[in-house]
Formats: sequence, C-alpha cells, structure tokens
Amino acid sequence: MGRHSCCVKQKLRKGLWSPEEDEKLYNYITRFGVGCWSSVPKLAGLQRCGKSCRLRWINYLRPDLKRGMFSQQEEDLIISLHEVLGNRWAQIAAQLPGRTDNEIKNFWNSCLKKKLMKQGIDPTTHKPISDAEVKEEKNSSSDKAYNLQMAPQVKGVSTVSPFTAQEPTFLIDDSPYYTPGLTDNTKEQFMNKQNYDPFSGFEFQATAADQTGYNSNLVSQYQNGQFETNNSNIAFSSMPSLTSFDHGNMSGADFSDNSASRFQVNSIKSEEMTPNSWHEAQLHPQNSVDFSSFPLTSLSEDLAGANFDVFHQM
DNA sequence: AAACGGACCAACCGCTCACAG
DNA sequence: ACTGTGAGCGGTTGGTCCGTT
Repeated sequence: MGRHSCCVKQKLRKGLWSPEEDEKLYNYITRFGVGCWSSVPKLAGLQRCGKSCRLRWINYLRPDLKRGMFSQQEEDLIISLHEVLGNRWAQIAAQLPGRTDNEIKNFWNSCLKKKLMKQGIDPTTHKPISDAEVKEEKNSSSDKAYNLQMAPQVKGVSTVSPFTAQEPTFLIDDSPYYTPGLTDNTKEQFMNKQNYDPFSGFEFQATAADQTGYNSNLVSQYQNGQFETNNSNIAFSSMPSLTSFDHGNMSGADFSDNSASRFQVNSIKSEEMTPNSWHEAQLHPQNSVDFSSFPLTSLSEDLAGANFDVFHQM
C-alpha cells in the first residue's frame, strides 16, 4: 500500500518535533484520547501526518514510558527474548513495560549486538560464532539444546538456556521452551510476585501482544497480555513511571534526555489520580484524562524484581 | 580549536495485516 | 471478491553528540 493518504498531502512537517508540537499533541491526546490517528493532526492543529503523530506519542510522549538506561535485568531479558523471538521488537517490547519497540531495537543494534559479538556469540543465532560456522559447514540441522549448552557464558544470561531439557516454562508460538535451573524457591518467589503491581486494575498495555507469551505449567500462563496463575492474576501494569517528570506538574518538566520538550499541561495533583483513571483512559479514550497527573512512582524496580527474575535467576 | 569518525537515537519509509464498505 | 483506509511493525536513514586525533 505504501504511503498513507495523509502523508501525500503537501506542507506536512517532517523531522524532529518541536516542543510546541509536542505540547499540542500531548494536550490533545490527554484531553481526547487516542482515536483515529489520521484525524489527530488536524484536530490538534499540527502540520504532521497521523502516522508521525502516532509514532511520536508511542515512542516519546506516552506518559508510561520508562526513560533512561536499560537495567541489567532488562538487558538480559531482551537477549533472552531475542533468542526466542528474533527481531520481533514489538513482541519483545511487550515484555518490557515502559519500553518501546523502537527503543529496544536501537538498543539492540547499537549496544547488545556488539556486546554479544564481543563475547563470541552470533547475535542472530545466539550461537557461538565458531560453533555456528562449523555447523554451517557441516550443514547439519539445528539443535537448540546442543548449541545452547555449548554456548559460552554470557554475562547475566549465562544460565539462560531455554532449550536444555528441563521443565517447560513457556510457550512461543505453541512450542514449549525450557528454563533450566529454576529452583523451587525461585518458582515460589515468582508465584508470590503478585504484589509488585499496586494498581491491580491495570492490565499490561501490550497492544502488540499476541498469543506469544510465557506459558508455564509451573508458574504462570501468559495470555492476552496477562500472566494467569492458578491462584490469581499477575498483570503487568503499564502505569506511568515518568521517571523524568516532576511530581504532579509537568510545568518545566524535563520531558526528555535532551530536554527538547518543555511545556505545561493542565496539572492535577498526582494524589488525585487513581489507578482506574489510567485504565479509564484506556477504555474510554474520549474521556478527558490528564496523564501528567498519573502516579509517578516508578515501578521499574518492582517490575524488574518480578518478571525479570524469571530469567535472571535461572 | 578544528576536523574527523563512531555511537546513539528519533523519525521516516515501505510493507503487511485487518477491517469496513 | 475487491478496494480503500488505518494501524502496526521492522528496517533504514540522517542528525546530533561526543570522544579522539
């Protein structure tokens, strides 16, 4: 199909977004919610195409974005997920609340790829480079268990060998994968990690999440963006972390690392924001909701302690 | 201080898919 | 069944930053 009709129109701005544009888009979305992106530019008074607006919102303005460096746990998780999912960045991003596919993709291409190569691991196959070459020469069929067991230890991921025959812990495309070394303690820890999300009304905003997920007969089943356990639901929350925001007031808030966007939006004290407000905003985007007043407590640590542990402690 | 080159990252491009008419 | 449109995704590009010479 190619270009969107909205992009064909002339006089549309391209390139970096100005703080004024950010302000317009942010104010519009927070007021009216996300509806039809193609109509957003016109209604928000922007000389941009809807696609550009959508991207800007998703990758930059969205209040639930977690900005800043990737933690070691996130890094490990990305590597592990990439090993299974490949370049399906949206699906990988769905497992990392507050991170965008673009962000993860960039992080992978600029950092993780090189890191793996330095460690002698083919970032594409996640196999030892020499081993992969040998196997290629022999033209033998791939044997995930073999290759991963032979793989050199990768810092932080060294013990993540999803394919060594142990208990199946999750399903990818209906295929069971295995997570060895998951002790009973760890399992129990994970099972008990339901407290990490204080906003139980929130569901993991995995818009891109599909049937791919972690399926475990011992821990949880991940479906439709939620972990379901025998006892309860573990829902990734997409609550805003807003680590770079001022509490309750975005006036002058540093909206980015490069401080490109400084603007003021109607502020509501953070205390006024209830978890359900965000949920409401998701369910009823037509309602006016001020994202700037979402709870600002970063839950990244909690999250890291929750879902990341599944991998990290294995 | 200037030039250069690599790293990083925001944004764009082109494609596929879903859905409505 | 076909077509047009919108949304989403992954690959790529180009600008900026920063360290090195």
